[in-house]
Order: sequence, then C-alpha cells, then structure tokens
Amino acid sequence: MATRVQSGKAAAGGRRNRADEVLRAAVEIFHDKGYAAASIQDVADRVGVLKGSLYHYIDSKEELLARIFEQSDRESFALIEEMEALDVDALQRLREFSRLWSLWYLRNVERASLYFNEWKHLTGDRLAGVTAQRHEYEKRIAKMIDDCKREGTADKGLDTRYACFFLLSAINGLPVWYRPRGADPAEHIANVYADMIVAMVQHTKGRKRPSKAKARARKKS
Amino acid sequence: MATRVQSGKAAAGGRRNRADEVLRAAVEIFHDKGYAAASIQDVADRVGVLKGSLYHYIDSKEELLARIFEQSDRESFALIEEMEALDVDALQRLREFSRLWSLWYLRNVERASLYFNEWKHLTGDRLAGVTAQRHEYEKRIAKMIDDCKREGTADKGLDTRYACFFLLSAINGLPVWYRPRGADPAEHIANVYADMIVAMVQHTKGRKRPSKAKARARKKS
Amino acid sequence: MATRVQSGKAAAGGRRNRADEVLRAAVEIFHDKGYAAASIQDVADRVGVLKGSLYHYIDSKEELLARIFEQSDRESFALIEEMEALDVDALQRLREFSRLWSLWYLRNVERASLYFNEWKHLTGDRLAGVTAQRHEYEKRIAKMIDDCKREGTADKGLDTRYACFFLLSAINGLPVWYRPRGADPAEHIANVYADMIVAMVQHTKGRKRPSKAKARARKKS
Amino acid sequence: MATRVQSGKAAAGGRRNRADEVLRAAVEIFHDKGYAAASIQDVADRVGVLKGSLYHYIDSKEELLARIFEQSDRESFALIEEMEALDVDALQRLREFSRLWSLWYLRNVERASLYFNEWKHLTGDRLAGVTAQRHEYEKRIAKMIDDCKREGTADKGLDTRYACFFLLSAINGLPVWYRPRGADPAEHIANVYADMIVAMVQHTKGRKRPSKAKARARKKS
DNA sequence: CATGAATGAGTGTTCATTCAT
DNA sequence: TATGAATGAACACTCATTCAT
Repeated sequence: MATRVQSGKAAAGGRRNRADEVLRAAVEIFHDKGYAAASIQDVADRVGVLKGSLYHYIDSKEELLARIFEQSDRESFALIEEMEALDVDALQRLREFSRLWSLWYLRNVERASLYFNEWKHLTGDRLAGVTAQRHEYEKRIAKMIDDCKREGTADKGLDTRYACFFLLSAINGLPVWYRPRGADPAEHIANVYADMIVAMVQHTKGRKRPSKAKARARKKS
Repeated sequence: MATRVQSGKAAAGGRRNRADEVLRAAVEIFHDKGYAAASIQDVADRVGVLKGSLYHYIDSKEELLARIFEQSDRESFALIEEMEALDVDALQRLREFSRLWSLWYLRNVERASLYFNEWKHLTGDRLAGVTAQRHEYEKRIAKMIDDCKREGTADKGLDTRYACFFLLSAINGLPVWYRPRGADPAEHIANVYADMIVAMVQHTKGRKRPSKAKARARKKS
Repeated sequence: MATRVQSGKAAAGGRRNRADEVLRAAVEIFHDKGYAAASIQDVADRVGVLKGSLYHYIDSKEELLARIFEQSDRESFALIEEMEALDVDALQRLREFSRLWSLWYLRNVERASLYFNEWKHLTGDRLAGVTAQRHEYEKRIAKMIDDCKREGTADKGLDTRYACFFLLSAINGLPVWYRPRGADPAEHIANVYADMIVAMVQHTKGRKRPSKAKARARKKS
Repeated sequence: MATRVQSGKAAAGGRRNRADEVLRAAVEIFHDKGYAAASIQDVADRVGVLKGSLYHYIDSKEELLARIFEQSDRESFALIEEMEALDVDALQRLREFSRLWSLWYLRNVERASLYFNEWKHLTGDRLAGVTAQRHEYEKRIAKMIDDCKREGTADKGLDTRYACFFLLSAINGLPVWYRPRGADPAEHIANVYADMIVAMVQHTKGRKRPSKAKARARKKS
C-alpha cells in the first residue's frame, strides 16, 4: 500500500491482490470459528470491505470454502506424487511422506485443519469431489504401507487400512495443539512424527481378525 | 446405570425419561450436522416435541452441549483412574488405556467426536472448565509415557508431549471412518490400535531438539 | 371486529384467524406492488407482525403466492363445473359463464388480477400445476364455444381458439379499471360483459385462414 | 450484421447504435422476467457490457423503462391520429383501428405487453405522464364508439365506457398467448380480432343501468 | 467509452429464545 | 408439561448506483 509509486513493482508488492486477501481472511475466520459459525460478515470485516462487496470475489459462502479446499487438494496431491517418484525403498518413502505431510500441516495449520474438519459442509458435486479426492489419497498411502509389507519392513499381518487411518489421524491432530508462534520448530516436529509413524509401521505385529462366528458369540455375552 | 429398577415400570421401557431422550437426540444431531449448523428445531423434531417444549429440559443450546460434555468427562476420567489403579508395569498400563480409550471411542462414536471437535463453541466458564479437564487428561497420559521411559520400555529421548498428542489424535480419528454397522468389530480394532500405539512408544528413538540458535539459522536460509 | 364482546362466538368472529389474515394481506400487497416488487416486510407490516413471524404461516414467499392461487383455482373450477351442469342451450351457458366469471373478477379484483398476471413467478412443480390448470380451463371454455357452433348459435367459421382468448382477455381486463368503491354496480357490469361476449360469439362471421403459401408470399412483399 | 465495414453508412445497419441495443435488450428482459424481477445485470449481460457501463446510456432503471414507454406512446398516438384522419364511417374506422392496434400488439408483443403491465413501476411525473396518455387514448377510442352510436351502427344504449375497456382488454391479452414463431399469421389474427370487436359493438343491445336505490337494496339482501 | 471495484440499503429466510395459554 | 405464536437479531445474498481509473 505504501509504494504504489513505482508502478513497475506494483503487481508484486504494492497493489494487493484482493481476491487472495479474501481467501486468506476466510481461512483464518473459518478456522477460528468453524465454517458454520463463521459469517460472511466476519470475513468482510477482516478484509475491510462491506459484506456485499465480498461477492465480487466469491459466488457463495460454500464456494469460498470449496476454493480453499482446491488449493489444499493441489498441494497435497503434488506431495503424494513427489513421493511416488522417489527412488528409495518403501519405508523410506513412507518416512519422507510422513515428514513432509506433517510439515505441510505445521506450515498451513489453519488450512489443513479446515481441510479435514469442514468438508461436511460442502454439498452436491463439491462434496462428491472432495470425498473422491480423499479416498484416492487414502488409497495411495495404503499402497505405501503395502509396499513396506512386500519389502519386509512391515509385518505381513499389519492391517493396512487401520494403519493408514491411524497415521493420517495422528498427523491430522497437529493443528489442535501446535501454535506457529510457540517454541516448537516445525521441522523438528515433522521429523519426530515421521519417526513415530515409522516405528509404528515397522514394529506392529499382525493380529488375526476374529472370525465372524466368534465376533457374534462375543457380542451376545 | 445399574439400579434404575424401582420407580414404577420406568426401567422396563414404560415411561421414557424425556430429559435423557433430549440428550441422546442432541448427540446425534450435533454429530451429524455439527453443533453450529444444527438447530434446536432439529433436536426437537427428533425427540418429537415442539421446539418451545425443549426449554423445559434445557436452559440453552450451549448448556445442552455442555451437558453432553459432562457425561463424557465423567466417563473418561473414570477410565483414567481405573488405569492408574492397575497393578501392572507402565507399558501394560498404557496398552490397556489405549485399548479401552479406543473402545470408548468406538462405542460412543458420536459423543466422542463431539467431545473433541465442538468444544470451541462453549464460552466463558464452561469453556474454561472443558479446557482444564483436557489439560489434566493430557497430563495423566503424559505421566504414563514418562513412566515407560523410567521403566526402560520407552526411549529416554522420546518426546513425551509429542507422543502424547500423537496417540490421542490417532484415537481421536476413529469416528471419522468407523461405522458401528460395518464389518469391523470394535474390540478387534481397539486391540490393533493399542498394538500400534505400544509399538510407537516402544520403538521410537529419541531425537535431539535443535538448539534455538540453529533453528533460527535454518529459518533464515 | 365489531362484536368481540360475546366471547362465546370467539372462534367464529372475535379471535381472528391469523393465517387467513396473512393470506388476505398478501393478496392486497402483491396486487398493489406486483409480486416481485412486494416484500415480505410489506406483508408483515400490513398484518402487524415482524417479518420473521410470518414464517409461522408460510414456507416461503413463493408458497404464499401459490396458496393464493390454489384458492382461486378451486373457485374458478367450481364455477366451470356449475356451468357444465346447467341444463340450457350452449349460448345460454356461455352467457351465464361470462356473467358469473366477470362477477367473480369484480368481487375478487385483487385475487383475480394476481391469478392472471403473476403466475410467471412460480417455479418448478407449482408453475407446471398452474399452467396445466389454465390449459384445462381454456379447453372447457373452448368446448362451450364449439357447442354454440354445433347448435347453430355461432358461425361455423368462428375461430374457437381466438374467440376463447378474446373473451378471457376481455374479462381479465376488468381489474385494471374497476374500483369496488366506484359507482359501477358489479352485477350490472357482469351482465353487460355477458351481453358483449354473447354478441361477439353470435355475430362474428367466419373468415378463411390464409393458406401457408399466401402467407409466405405476403410476408415477402 | 454482415456489413459492419463501411462505418460511414451507420444508419443502414453498419455501426450498431449501442443506445438502441440497450433499449431492445431491456424490452426483452423486462418482458421475460417482469420489470421488478429483472436486474440491470440481466440487461447488461444481454447487451454484452458490464453493468456499470450501462449507465453511459441510461440514467436509471426506471428511466430505461420510461424510454421504452415513450416509443410506444409515439407509435400508438400516430396510429390513433391516422385513424381519425380516415375518411370512412365510424364503424369502418373502429374496425380499422382494431385491426391495426391488434397488429401493433402482434408485431411488438414484448413492448406492448410492457406498456400495459409495467406502468405501475413508474413514479412521480413519469407515472402521471403515462396515466394521462392512457386516459387521452381511451377518450379517443370512446369517441369512435360514440360516433358509431350516432351513426346508428351501434345501439344507443351500449355503454361506451365498458365497451371501450372491453375491446382494449381483449387486444391487450394478445401477448399472453401469441407467439411470433407459431403458426398463426399476425395479419389474419388482426382481421379476426377486428371482426369480433365490430360484431360486439354492432350487436350488443343496451341494458338499463339499475337505479342506485335498487342497487343498494340488492346489496343488502 | 468502458471497466470493475465498492457501496449501502434491502431481500427472503433462519433461529434461539420467551411466554401466555 | 406441552403448545405454538411471537420476537428480534442475525444470516447469506442481491442490486441499483457511483466513480476512479
């Protein structure tokens, strides 16, 4: 705002991109109050315009949420693909993924938190899209774990599905307690989280699933 | 829970306790739509009364949420105390806690989910209370991990705080994918989760925290 | 309004039916300003409640409009069926229909006006329903004219469709100028309108439709 | 559309007059959605400019409507004056007027429809002007009917005012059902409508107005 | 001429809560 | 206890209009 003078650098610094500002404001507000409890007014207040004016940049509150998600989608899929291109063994790959995924959470606390907590407020095609993305994502991670089993760095009996949800949830919890302004350096935490995940995958012994008959018997008692 | 017997035919299903019905309905509705997006009307509809009538049983929507939390608080503290009374080594205790805590989540999917996702919608004293409870809870779990370190079943260098958040989050994610009507027997899952947590605690090697100086240096580069 | 005294008749007179009041207010407001330009606030003001309170009686503005239409539908179909049951010759029937239909317009100026001017603001099923009703209505009137032709009281060459629209439109115009408080007695006007319609049907000679070839030729010149 | 090349011949179709385009677009939009429900945005979209740009051509939405009306006013008064200059008997004149007035409606469905349905959305002087025009118009038509009565081609007892409104309304209804793309040739319809109007004027017998006393008596019963 | 960002008042609608009956 | 009418503030969203660029 200060240096609108040299119009050479205008685009890069001086003239703020309002559309981006709106997005950023929405991320903060939605994270702080929750999507449902947050109002468009809140977002407008943070940006510093009247709420009616927001509608130059968005189509609806839901579309605003969706737009935040798209950005996250792009980034998370870029990460997964980067991992898959890595020329290392499966456990290494899982480690690196866990580290970078944690790091993404730590660097984008609010956006990450939204991504996993507010998707239910989407509707129709948007909901379908996000759900599909999520399933695809889980499948790709499951594959990494299966590869570990194949390569012998994880027990054959390890339940891939449970392990997958387990590690995703663990990382998913980061935004609950982590504060960027706190004493914990993000890179360190990411490393520790990767350590914990690798330890879990490497050392969890398989456990036979109970037969359905047994399960039913137990339920009755 | 045991002795609702006398009081007429109440227990046998005759006269339903309306206040409990309200609570149960609220749990379901709040879980399905999220507290903020759910309306008192929704709850009333499920109970089968007019929304005005609900106010014979509750003081306000927030108080209704708080009451759900109190119940969860009682149950989760009962569990922790039960664990602390267990006469086994620390790792065993942690294992048992992980198993039962997972089980509680699986048996109370909705309530558990609420407990960890909707607390921000409380205000004032109620918010303070819930926050205090949570911190106390984390402290007690941290103690279990520290005991493992002391007893040699966990690496001295393991970061207790991170491990604590890690396991809590992992369990916390259960309601996201678990469906009571599905094929996964709760007890089995609880066991597997306990296995994964124990593996993580037992086999994660410590990692030195970077000194602040180093951290700052890295940030700049 | 006068006799709220004897509370015995409360239901019948004293205690006004608010739902009906809302409907009546809406008819007036929608007629005065047009449906699109009228606001729910206007209706609420006339009823004397806050606009939010209106939603105890209506589901939406559009549903309110639809409800007004249903009433008109019922009344107009009752009329047509009454006519069809009449044991007189076709011209007499048409006369009586024209008279009573005009009278209905004169006695329900606002509602009648709405019925024929604001239907485009309905959507979906409601629009389809109203459109279907209208077509059915036109068919029944067309039948009366065809009967006149068959009985020899109208020229065989008279274009039924045009005559039908002609008479409907003529009556439809009544609300434009007629004021209940004015000097014109409704019954008299209704009689005159019936006279004019009968004269038109009885004395309009047929006129051959131009062949398509001719029509095209004329267009080019 | 073809020859936008020689911009010298602007009038001949070369350089489109943007102001006219705006007017035409407004006619369509206002007719399709109704003035109140139509937005300036809709008009701008059809013209292909941003809505802000429209204000180079119009002063306000209402002024845009008024301008559409002025054009109609000019055309309809030209017609009436042409009729009055006709050297034929009164019934012939009325016939010719009915035919050409119908034809104008059929050739300008949208504009005609607007002219008679949306005038209430004007305010102040503009409303007064349009109302005055309408009254003047009705007076001139009433004169034609009175002339018929004087010349003996209409019954002396025919109520001029009612007949006048009757025929205007009948014609006014044309845009409701007529579709330019349909099978009905406009000239034919105009002729039939003229026939029907003439039949009505020529053959409607007078009917005595009830005395006020009688009217009041009837009302009470 | 044209743009597009911004305004500010207004729209229909929802909702937690109250209260006389 | 239960009802249902009523409140009043809030909400997401729209729109005619303005104006610096």
